[in-house]
Amino acid sequence: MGNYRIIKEDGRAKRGELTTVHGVIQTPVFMNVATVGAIKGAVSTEDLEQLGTQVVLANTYHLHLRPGDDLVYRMGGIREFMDCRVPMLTDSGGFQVFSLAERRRITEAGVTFSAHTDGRKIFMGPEESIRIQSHLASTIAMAFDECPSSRAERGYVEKSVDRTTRWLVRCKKEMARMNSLEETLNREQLLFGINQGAVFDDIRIRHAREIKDMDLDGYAVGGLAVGETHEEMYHVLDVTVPELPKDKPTYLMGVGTPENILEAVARGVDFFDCVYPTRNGRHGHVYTAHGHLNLLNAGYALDNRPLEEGCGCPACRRYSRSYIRHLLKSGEMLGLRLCVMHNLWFYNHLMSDIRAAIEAGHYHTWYRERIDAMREER
RNA sequence: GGGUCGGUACCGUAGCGGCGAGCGGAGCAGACUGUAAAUCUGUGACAUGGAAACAUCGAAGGUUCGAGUCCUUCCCGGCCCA
Repeated sequence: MGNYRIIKEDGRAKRGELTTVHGVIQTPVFMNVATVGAIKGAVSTEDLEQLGTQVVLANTYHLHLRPGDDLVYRMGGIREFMDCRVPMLTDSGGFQVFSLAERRRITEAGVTFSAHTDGRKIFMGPEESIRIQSHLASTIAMAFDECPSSRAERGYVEKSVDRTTRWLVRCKKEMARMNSLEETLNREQLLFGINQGAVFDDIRIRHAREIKDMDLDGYAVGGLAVGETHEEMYHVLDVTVPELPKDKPTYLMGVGTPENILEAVARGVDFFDCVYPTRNGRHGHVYTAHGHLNLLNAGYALDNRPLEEGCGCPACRRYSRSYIRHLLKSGEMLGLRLCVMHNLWFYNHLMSDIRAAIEAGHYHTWYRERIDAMREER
């Protein structure tokens, strides 16, 4: 299973599809982030069906803490639990090694966290992460890695990347074991490996070469958009993506802005995810083809237009900027919900536009125009 | 008319002799990239200012080295009694 095929290439940009037990994913794709098994902003899986969502992402660490992967397993897996009818990807908890840096200790065996919820000690290594993800029964599991800070020193990054490689070997072995068990809910769970190396070209390339022949179902580039400049990030993609297997999907983790995505697709990336549309939506930051709006700004108080002219999302079909601004100002949950739904619609439809442009064979001129349009003053 | 409590930024308040006035909220702006985030950060007593006290605390006097803080009178408001 995990059959990825390229439908069309346009320069380095790829239009592909990944066939999974839970459905076919058209790439490039933006995965909608539901860390704890919920799209923050009161958006349901039923809502997602109207927003063009193809893949939903959830998090191993968060679901292990609450409600616990045993519970999710007994409820039939995370997709069944959420009644999510599209494929799901679970992140491994590797990002929490970065984001919860003050609350964890790393050893060769794995990482000990003091849980952000109640402070209890949690140990998670490659085997634990994969076992949890197997219990969650996501479509795609991510390898357990360390995401080092982009400001980490070279010496540290080298050691960290080597450990991530050793962890990847253990992840793969544990995944094979779990997939062979009778009681495993999804015995066709896919495993994506993760490339690291911060902004050091040679480390990125060396690591990519070490993992490319491990026959994983996909390859992610991790450790980007964690403080480095956009130029550095694009450069890392320029040197790293060509080193990864072309016949497997490439996933740029945690990225990013619409512009980041357009640039990364041009460099051969297939999968994306980011908290921006959801988190920023909750904060009144709304995306449009002509740049973003900060809806909290006073200028929208009497603006009778929809968030974006011509948008078909549930928010734009009926409501004005003025009304949604009022909802946000009043602390009404509906305001957050409408902004989040608009942003997810925007991202999901950006991706289908990207796919169409690649199919049409004019991606590289088209995407620059899209970026220019977003930079216009609104 | 008598008594009593109170008048501090747009609103609500702290303050009880060293305050060129604290805190909430609102307002205005910014930040967020594999979500410890419906969060967080700026911004407010006229502004600029050489630097030291040129009028911020209902108003005016007074006491004091020094007053939003104590005293007197007045103005305004709430409540109680006539």
